[in-house]
Amino acid sequence: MVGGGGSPAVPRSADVAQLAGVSRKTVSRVLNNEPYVSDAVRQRVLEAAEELGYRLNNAARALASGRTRSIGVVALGTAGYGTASLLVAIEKAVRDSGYALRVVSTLDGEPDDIARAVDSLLEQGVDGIIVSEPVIEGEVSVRVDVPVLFLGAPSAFGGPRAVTAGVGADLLARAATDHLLDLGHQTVHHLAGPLRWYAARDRVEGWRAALAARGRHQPPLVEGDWSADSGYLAGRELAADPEVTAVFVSGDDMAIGLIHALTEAGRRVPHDVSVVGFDGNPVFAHVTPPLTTVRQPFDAAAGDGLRLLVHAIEKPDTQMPPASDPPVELVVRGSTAPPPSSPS
Amino acid sequence: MVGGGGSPAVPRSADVAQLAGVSRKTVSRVLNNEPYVSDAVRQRVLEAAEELGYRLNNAARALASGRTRSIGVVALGTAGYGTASLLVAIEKAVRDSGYALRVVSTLDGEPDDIARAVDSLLEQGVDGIIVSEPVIEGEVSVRVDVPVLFLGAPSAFGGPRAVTAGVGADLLARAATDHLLDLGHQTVHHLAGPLRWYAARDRVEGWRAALAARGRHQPPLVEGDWSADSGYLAGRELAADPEVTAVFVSGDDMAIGLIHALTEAGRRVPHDVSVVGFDGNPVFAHVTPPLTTVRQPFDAAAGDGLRLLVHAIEKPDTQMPPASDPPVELVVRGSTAPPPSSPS
DNA sequence: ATGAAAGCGCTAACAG
DNA sequence: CTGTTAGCGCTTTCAT
Repeated sequence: MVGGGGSPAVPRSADVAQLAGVSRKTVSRVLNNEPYVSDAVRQRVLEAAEELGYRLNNAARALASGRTRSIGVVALGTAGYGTASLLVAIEKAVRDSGYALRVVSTLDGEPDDIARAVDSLLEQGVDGIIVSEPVIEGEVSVRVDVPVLFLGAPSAFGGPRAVTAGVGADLLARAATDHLLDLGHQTVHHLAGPLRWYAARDRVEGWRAALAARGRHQPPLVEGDWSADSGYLAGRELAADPEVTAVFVSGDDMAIGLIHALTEAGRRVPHDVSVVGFDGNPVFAHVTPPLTTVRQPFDAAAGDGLRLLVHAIEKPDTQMPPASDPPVELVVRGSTAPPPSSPS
Repeated sequence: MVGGGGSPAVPRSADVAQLAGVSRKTVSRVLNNEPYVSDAVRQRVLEAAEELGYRLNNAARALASGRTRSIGVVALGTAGYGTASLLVAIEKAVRDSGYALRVVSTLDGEPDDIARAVDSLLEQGVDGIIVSEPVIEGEVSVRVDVPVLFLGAPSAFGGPRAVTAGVGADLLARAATDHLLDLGHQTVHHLAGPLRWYAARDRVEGWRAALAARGRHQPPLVEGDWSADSGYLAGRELAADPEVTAVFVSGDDMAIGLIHALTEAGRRVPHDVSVVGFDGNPVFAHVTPPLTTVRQPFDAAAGDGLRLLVHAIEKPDTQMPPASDPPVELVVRGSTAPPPSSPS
């Protein structure tokens, strides 16, 4: 048989090496941006790769190096503005760090689901894992040998390779509550998310702290499920209580439902009752009344968290970089006002 | 030295084979659910794997088999309800098909961005690619050797391995427009999304078709950018035109902005002007007026598309399964009514 | 129904 | 600065 003539098979690094007149290892060095390669050779290799339309085979690379250069994220299988924004922010942060992203979502964020998801991620091969907004119950029991970042929750793994970052939800919740208090309200009610969620609990903490700091009465809290419908249901109850003049709601959608119920019951917002949401979905600037809310710093949280995670992956034995305080951004629109009968 | 004593390293398939008293190949057969393994052996292997906490190494598997068992998706780097819902639906469909998901997002869905994203997916190694809601301009120029599914758009690759599935946006748009026409409106205006998007164009088509079918006048269309703010801007223009009595809007958020502007200009919705949105975000059942909209069948679209893609991956040379017509679901709420001066 | 040998495409460790 | 050798952990032939 003459030569190896045939259809142009997918090029390998050996083909590039041959075309450039160097060894395979040198090709590898160039492609990995390693030092100790003369610029001339580097150039030549790059051109050869380009000419052949060469594409590195990541599976082979991963097998040989033991690193996949990818990060897995366990996300929630729901499409709310908050979770979606977080996922988008994570994707960007991961890509900016030079890693690829693998996603598994869980229906509900329960420990069992999370364990399954983490397991599947580990099997696929990831250098690090992000668990986004898990719920609170129980410990996750899987053997993990890579660093895990818990976004918006304390670590549930206990392992030494777990890191945490958050959106500073407690601070944000506190700012929201303070805003209402500053307006003159005697106290502030709270419509929380499902308390099995860390995210919901954090916000409860912030709300409590704001009230406690001024020695105010802490009304019993009401619990929703993040949906506007659940906000509406909660609103019907709250509307019946004349004591209620201000409500801090743990999510924009729930806040919209709540306002609906309040309005329907004849309690005007913000004239009779003030409402603050949580998330910062820009569409609610256009409803009546425009929703006052607090913007979640998704990008900052994802970016910070990822810095920590990448650090844990790449320099396991050195000091963690300090976490920066996430920015607190209160968006005051039209759903908040002083209480109806301000004693002046 | 006695034995190989040391720390319990990560178990490999050879360890499982040894513990089960079989060959590595048999372990492989069991793990891949291949036939020709006696139930007894199968059982023994499974137990051994369990006992050792064995986890398959996907990089090695991919390298040896040439298949990664993963699908890559090129998503939009925006967090709207629509795109986020689609991504969630895709994730579920992919997982249900037994594949893993790798995500790359593009800021804007431009062909260049898409090309870059596809390239990075190919480098990571994927068996198939989903391009979610791309924009319309230009062809994507990358050499792809795996099937590509265009979700909500005709193929931009031209290759024989490209498949398409959609949400049937034209049908949905037509249903929305028909609803308005049925109510008695002489014609229906349309606030479209950015026309560079296939999704926006499809809906324009549906709107046009509905109008044409009844021989109605086609007003000039207005273009937004999916945001509520852009809907608001468009609404200020439309409000000035007394001819406008019904508007079909290409997205719920824009519809909310539009209603805001209309209301502000003294044109009541739905009394003076009827508005239909697009997406089906449930939160807008709780605003005033509750938004009439058409629900996008994200799950059906993702499921159908994935069936096609998986078919193209696994049985390249056989007939494609037929695409089912996506369900049309009009959600009539309070933002639509008969025109103000119905000649009775 | 099971096993032995070979090799996927790359990087690691060591030479030079 | 560059090349050589070995081997990552699995699946693929092909035997048996």
